Amino acid sequence: MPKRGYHHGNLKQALVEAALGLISEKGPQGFTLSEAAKTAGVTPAAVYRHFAGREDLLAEVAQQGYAIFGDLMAFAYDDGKPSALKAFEATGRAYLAFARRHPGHYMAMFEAGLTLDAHPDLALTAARARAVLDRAATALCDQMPADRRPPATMFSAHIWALSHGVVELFARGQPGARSPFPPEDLLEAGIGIYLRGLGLLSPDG
Amino acid sequence: MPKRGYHHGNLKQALVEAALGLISEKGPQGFTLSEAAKTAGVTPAAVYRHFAGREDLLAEVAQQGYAIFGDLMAFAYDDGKPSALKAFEATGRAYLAFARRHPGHYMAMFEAGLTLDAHPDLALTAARARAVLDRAATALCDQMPADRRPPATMFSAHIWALSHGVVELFARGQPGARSPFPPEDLLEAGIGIYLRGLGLLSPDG
DNA sequence: TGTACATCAGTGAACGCGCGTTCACTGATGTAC
DNA sequence: TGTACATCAGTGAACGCGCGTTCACTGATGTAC
Repeated sequence: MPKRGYHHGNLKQALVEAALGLISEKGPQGFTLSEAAKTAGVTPAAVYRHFAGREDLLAEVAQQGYAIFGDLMAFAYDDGKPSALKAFEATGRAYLAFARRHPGHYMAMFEAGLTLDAHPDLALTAARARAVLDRAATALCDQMPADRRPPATMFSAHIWALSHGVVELFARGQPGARSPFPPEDLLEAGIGIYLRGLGLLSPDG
Repeated sequence: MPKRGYHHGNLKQALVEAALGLISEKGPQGFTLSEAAKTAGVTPAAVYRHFAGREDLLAEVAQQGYAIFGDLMAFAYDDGKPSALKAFEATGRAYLAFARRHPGHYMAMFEAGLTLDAHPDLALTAARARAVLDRAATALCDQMPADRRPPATMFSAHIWALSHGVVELFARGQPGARSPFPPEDLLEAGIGIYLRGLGLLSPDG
């Protein structure tokens, strides 16, 4: 336990974590600066020692999310080992795992409506995370005959969109809109069919 | 122009349309009952003559959205003409067209966090719209050899997730996160690759 | 056609609330000597 | 080691605001006779 008292010790990170909890409970729009402060055991005004305001705190949450996300994807990709294909499939699974384990981060990143233009640091971290996906897609593209190879960025955009769609529509606790399949299976099957369509998996695979 | 005066004439629909505009401008969370009332030229209290409250108005917007959505999809599907495959692809395009042309409806339906359980009428209309997609998927599945046929609901879930992902990630005016491809092309190419993976398109198609 | 009346859609004022943000302040902490 | 002092993280009160919702009301509309 960090030292306590008049000075908090690590209020900045405590606020980020309070925000994470609130966002995952009530969504990025339901999160309020005042409640995050209260959760961290501090006056709302104290927040302004560490952040420019509500949106700045939200952007910090998103940025930390992109950092974790990028690391997770890079770890899953593992420099293309044991094969470009296996490594690619691993990143797909990592995407969903991230959304599941870090719902607050995920919502701040994709559902808070933050404009990347207004937060250069955030934009940088986000770009770095996306680069991992692009690298994985490029490595796979290189294995395809040049004449029927889609652009790698389109490739990764498809996988990203499919993953994001599965998360938003089927991996949330939305009562009344339950998925007939576990999201993990749904995504894995979808990626499998897609890769088969690109000739990267045998028709029987 | 409908008659004006002390009695509005068609306030209920006017409020829905005001809400639509506000939602597409500021998102489903930025929409307020008071502003919708003001936009419709009416006191906030007047809203309660037609809706139980803020959420009820939002649910009405979503329900009208699902109704339009269902009709649009059914029209695009056109009872499977000229072929199950062509009709299926048409519904994919219709999905994106709906999101583009009816952003307020789309956001109310998918981004407002309404629980279908709490709004039975909404749940019914939503189910009817989804049934169109399921029907299109089932018709396509019937053309596949039984031993490698995925469940039709998984099939439609994949297409729905891909479409939704493309809309959310690439078809919004999110500055700084622009798509390298037109969303329509991205979705059409993605669906093409997916159908090829199912053996429903020739490898050269 | 004219009058009396019931209906009910919208008014306008008021409410309590929580929000983000500001400000002068206080007092714990860490450093210089 | 002890003292004086600068720093600055957090306090607490206050602000103006717009929100959703309520209430008694008013007066335009439509119907019965």
